[in-house]
Amino acid sequence: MTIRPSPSISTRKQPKQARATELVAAILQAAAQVLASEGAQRFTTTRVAERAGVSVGSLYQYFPNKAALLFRLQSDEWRQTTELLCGILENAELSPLERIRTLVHAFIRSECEEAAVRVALNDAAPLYRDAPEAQEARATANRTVEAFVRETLPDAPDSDRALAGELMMRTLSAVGADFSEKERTAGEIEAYSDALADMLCAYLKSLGHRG
Amino acid sequence: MTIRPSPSISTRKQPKQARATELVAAILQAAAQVLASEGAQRFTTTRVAERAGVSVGSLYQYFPNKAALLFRLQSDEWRQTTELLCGILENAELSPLERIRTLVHAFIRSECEEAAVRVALNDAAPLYRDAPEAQEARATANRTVEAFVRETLPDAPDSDRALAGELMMRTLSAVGADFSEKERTAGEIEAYSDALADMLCAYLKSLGHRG
DNA sequence: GAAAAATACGAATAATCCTTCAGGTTTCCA
DNA sequence: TGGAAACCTGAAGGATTATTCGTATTTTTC
Repeated sequence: MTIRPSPSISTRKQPKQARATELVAAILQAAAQVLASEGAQRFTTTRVAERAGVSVGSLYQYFPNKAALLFRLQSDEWRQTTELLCGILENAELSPLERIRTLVHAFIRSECEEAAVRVALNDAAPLYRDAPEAQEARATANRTVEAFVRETLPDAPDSDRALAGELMMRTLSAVGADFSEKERTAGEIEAYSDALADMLCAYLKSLGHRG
Repeated sequence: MTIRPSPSISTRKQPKQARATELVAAILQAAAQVLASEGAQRFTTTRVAERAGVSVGSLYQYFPNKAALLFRLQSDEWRQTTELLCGILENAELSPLERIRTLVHAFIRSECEEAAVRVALNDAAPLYRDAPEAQEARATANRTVEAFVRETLPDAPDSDRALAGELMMRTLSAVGADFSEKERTAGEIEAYSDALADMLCAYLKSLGHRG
């Protein structure tokens, strides 16, 4: 097992003036662009700074290291995705199965839209995934799905629901990430989303029949 | 999109004498050890050679570059896994659903057994995944599962079966890889395998009810 | 308007790594 | 036994990169 130094990912300094805020924004935007156009391998602090039209030193004033910058990008993506998924899961106007289907479609589509950034971010995961902040983000997502499963299967034992929630969340994210690694047509996305939704719905139904 | 030089992964020279064959074996073993103990980040040709008790130059006599060495490791793992899965899928003594369940358990267990190597190999994937040899390996695995789906659902249209086969294969491998990223107890492995098997079985049944 | 605080700069540092190649050693074969 | 082929060596070249820090500039504060 690797003993990595726990990556210090917390931000180094908060911008207090307007120009600093803009600088951070410029860096984040440039970082996403570099990631998308050059890939994780060639994602370099120098390159990001260059693209942002800023000095490397400035970058290091607001991000303690490269991993922190990457984690920030990933974190922003997670936040965005979580909001998307929560909005759908909590929509009481749809039946649970309809919600699942809507969610899968939305997720896969969103995953494919920015495929380049996400794939590269995934490639860079070893650099930030051991950070405590990263682990916590996952737990939050799991809890949301678990709450949904609780609503859908009120009679199942807690342990079953937790497992089912984790499995569904993991399936969605792992399969989505894997699927979006290649460029996809709209037709492929639809067909695949439907199949994945079929699978998750079938699973959820089967859980209901037993509990 | 990244424009990577297509990695030349074909082997550079075949060992013709016994000592060379042993040297290659020693390198492969050392490579797996380095990968497991140091992680993908610190996986270095020099380190591998050192661990194998061999000069770096010798390594480069049988592997054109680092990517080729990594791909060889991955390729061996794939071959091994493919044999395991084929053996189960083609076992006519079990019902299709029993085969699925057996397969999921075997796969997840095997994935967790050498978790360290597999995780690191996965981290290093960007270095070799674009090679044509890698794409072909996947296609082969998909075809196997598709053949199984054809047997199970003889009446479904070809396109549906291909999609279902791909989805199931992808689910298995993506979810398995994700799950095995953390150290797991035997109990966790059993419970999770069962849940995943439940999901795949439910999906397969639901396909049968429609076609 | 001057001192202090915040911000920005970017050359230089220190490290790491992949790969080659010129020259030696061992094995094979006639 | 002697030459050829296969094999092995490891120092050195060439390249890339993360990060720092002394200095310069801008903004805020009083």
